[in-house]
Amino acid sequence: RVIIHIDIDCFYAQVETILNPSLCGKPLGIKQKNIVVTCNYEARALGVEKLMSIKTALEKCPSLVLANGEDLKKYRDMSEKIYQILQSFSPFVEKLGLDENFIDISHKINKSPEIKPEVSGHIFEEKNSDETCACGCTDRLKEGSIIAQEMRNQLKSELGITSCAGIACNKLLAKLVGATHKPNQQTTLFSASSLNLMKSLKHPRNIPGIGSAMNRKLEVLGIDTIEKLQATDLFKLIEALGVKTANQIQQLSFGIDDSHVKITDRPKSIGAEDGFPTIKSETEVRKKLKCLLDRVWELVEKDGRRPSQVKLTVRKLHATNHSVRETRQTAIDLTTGVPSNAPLGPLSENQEKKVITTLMNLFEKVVNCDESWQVTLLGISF
DNA sequence: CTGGGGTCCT
DNA sequence: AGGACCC
Repeated sequence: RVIIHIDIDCFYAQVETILNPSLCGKPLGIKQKNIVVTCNYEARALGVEKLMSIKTALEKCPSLVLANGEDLKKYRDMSEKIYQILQSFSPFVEKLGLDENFIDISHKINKSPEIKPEVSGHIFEEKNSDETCACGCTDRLKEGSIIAQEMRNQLKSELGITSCAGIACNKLLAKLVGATHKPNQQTTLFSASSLNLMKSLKHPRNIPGIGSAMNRKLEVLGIDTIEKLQATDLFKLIEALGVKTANQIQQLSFGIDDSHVKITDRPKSIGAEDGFPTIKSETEVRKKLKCLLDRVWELVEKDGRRPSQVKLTVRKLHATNHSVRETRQTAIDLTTGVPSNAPLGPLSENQEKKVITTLMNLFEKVVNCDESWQVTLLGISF
């Protein structure tokens, strides 16, 4: 296969700069509540990092300009435009978050090219890449790099967006190799260098698919390098992680990933949430939920499907000083009084009342009404 | 007060 | 319903 991974450079910051060009060249951070969730390269050069607190960021970089990124609408809109452009190259596009996409272009690769393609962009380990693989993948990946370049050129010319691309024979390797030259560059991995790319990650946590929980389990086993993960006896790994996960992550450690590019169709859930210092009364909860419902219903309406389930998320300030999230979900019927095929419109007053009532019932399952409680986040999802 | 979203598996 | 993972 030939898989391209496209990753937009500091996505939120680019969107903000496109919407407000006067930000261009200034150190820019995108703020959500108390956090700088991402920032542009000017800010990074001055010491600002992703997920840093606003306080620390401003200490490091007093000239930092902040844009509020709590409402994701602008980013969703740009993400959709990016997706549409990529789809014009191949139907096999999988979105990961708002700013990453995998594209499978295997079917677009010329089976017997008369002209040997050249590579566009970087090659991972250029020095020892002169071998051509007997299976023909080297030339296919070269062609892939040309297509990736065309994708990135189009994102730049039509949207003004710069991006990075990785080109490789599977999703794992495409994503990893694309991150080796940033920003606004692309890198191709020829398969002979796969193991070297994996080893260059150093730590198992750097493999997508190995998160913090699995990383802790691996550390208990004394596995703290990619090479140890590769060399660990599979039965030992199965004991700790179960057969499926053990096999999967050991394969990943060798750069093997058979997962396919899963076409992203309409979302399975649509939600909105909001965090805040603290809420202690049901009146305040009801008010917050109404506000959230307005926000989420905008998205539901645009989607067009009538929700059949609603989920409430609550983050409580626990006695132990650290917060806990709980969810409650139930069926909801929003068809009464309207033909079930009628297009979804704005929430009627009856519907709003019904949803809020349902959510408050769910809320009472989460909080113990007798005891005092503090809620620091509410979320609604359909 | 470590965002505001999502997906899939158990 | 929760927990893992991703951004």
